[in-house]
Amino acid sequence: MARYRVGLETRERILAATRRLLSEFGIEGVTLKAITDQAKVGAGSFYNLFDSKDDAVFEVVREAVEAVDPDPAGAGTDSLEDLVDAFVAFMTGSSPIARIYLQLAGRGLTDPAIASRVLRSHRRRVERFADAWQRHEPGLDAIEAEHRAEVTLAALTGLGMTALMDPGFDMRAHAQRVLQDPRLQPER
Amino acid sequence: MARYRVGLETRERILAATRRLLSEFGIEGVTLKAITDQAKVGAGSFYNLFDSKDDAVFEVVREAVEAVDPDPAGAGTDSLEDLVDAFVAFMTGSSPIARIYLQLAGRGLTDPAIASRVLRSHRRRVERFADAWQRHEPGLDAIEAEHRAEVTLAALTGLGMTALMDPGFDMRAHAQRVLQDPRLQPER
DNA sequence: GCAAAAGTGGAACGGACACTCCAATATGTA
DNA sequence: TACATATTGGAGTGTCCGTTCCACTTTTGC
Repeated sequence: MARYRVGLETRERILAATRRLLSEFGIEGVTLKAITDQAKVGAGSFYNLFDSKDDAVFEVVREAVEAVDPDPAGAGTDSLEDLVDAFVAFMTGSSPIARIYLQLAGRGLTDPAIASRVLRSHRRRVERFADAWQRHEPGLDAIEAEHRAEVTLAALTGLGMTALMDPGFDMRAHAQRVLQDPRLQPER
Repeated sequence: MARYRVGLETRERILAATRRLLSEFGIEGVTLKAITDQAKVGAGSFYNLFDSKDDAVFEVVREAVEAVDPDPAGAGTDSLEDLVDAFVAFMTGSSPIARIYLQLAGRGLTDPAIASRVLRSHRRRVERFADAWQRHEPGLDAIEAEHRAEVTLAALTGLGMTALMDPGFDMRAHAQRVLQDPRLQPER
């Protein structure tokens, strides 16, 4: 969409403004007016570069998720611990955009368009975790690894929600249990 | 608030309408107009009986959560399996209000008023699970039981989210893993 | 340097929606 | 019955917001 240099710059300004607003005020604080004011841009410019307000929001969240990936290249070198750490960092780290991610997931519960976006990224993540499980425990069959991954990730997501609502909640400590928990561990 | 018989009846009609709308259209489908139309009531009547739209929504969700409680009297007789089953039933059962519960939790991530409501009910639930853990494994110390409860519940919440977004997801099967303790089982 | 295309600001539009207000009526009580 | 108070409908209010439209300017490739 953006073809000229100025257009690309404007696009970045808009994304930065959106990111900042999401961080500071949450998803409800992000209105088109807020974005365009913050980015010092007219509404026309916005719609010249984005299809909709949500379009910009999704892009910001996508970038934030990517930023904490321990293995962005997909080299298959990330351990379970790495992945859990990355997830915890994402949820409890300085970027409040984790909230937005979970809220979007919440909207996905009734909005099929959002659900498919969220599910797609969920699937990718489950696969990453399943692979890590297999590296962690060679010989684990694929189905079993995927099931473990699903539960691991579910637990992390649930813990993340609690952590985001309760400032006193120690997500890291609980998350470590997820890997230590005998129920999720190999026998013996 | 309602003092006369007619008032109480109207209140019930409003709650029934809200429940129905939540079930059918999700939280976005519930507008004041929709509620009052469905309940065949004027806006004035609504605000005579409820403080706000959210007030009615919360009440409906609260009742739905209560309805699947395996031990409403709090007699302390519910087993871990009962609790997990109840949670799975709540999430995958016929009442689509589970979605609403999770969505409200999502809103709690940025709205402190909602967060405190959600956290309060979360705490109660964690306690129920912790107690059940202790009954399940006598001699378990209280802190350990609570930590297990926190993780168990987090995993169930996460699985619930996936289940609600992905119709093909078998939540029950995954949820059973959450309780499985390989150390107590001969073989998987 | 010139045109075609991209970029720009911001007024205006259309619609949604929670909530208020109030005059009229129904209800319960003494 | 008489009266205080609860209940009622629904028009009206105020506000917010995403998006469109368009005349004008800037950029870029040639």
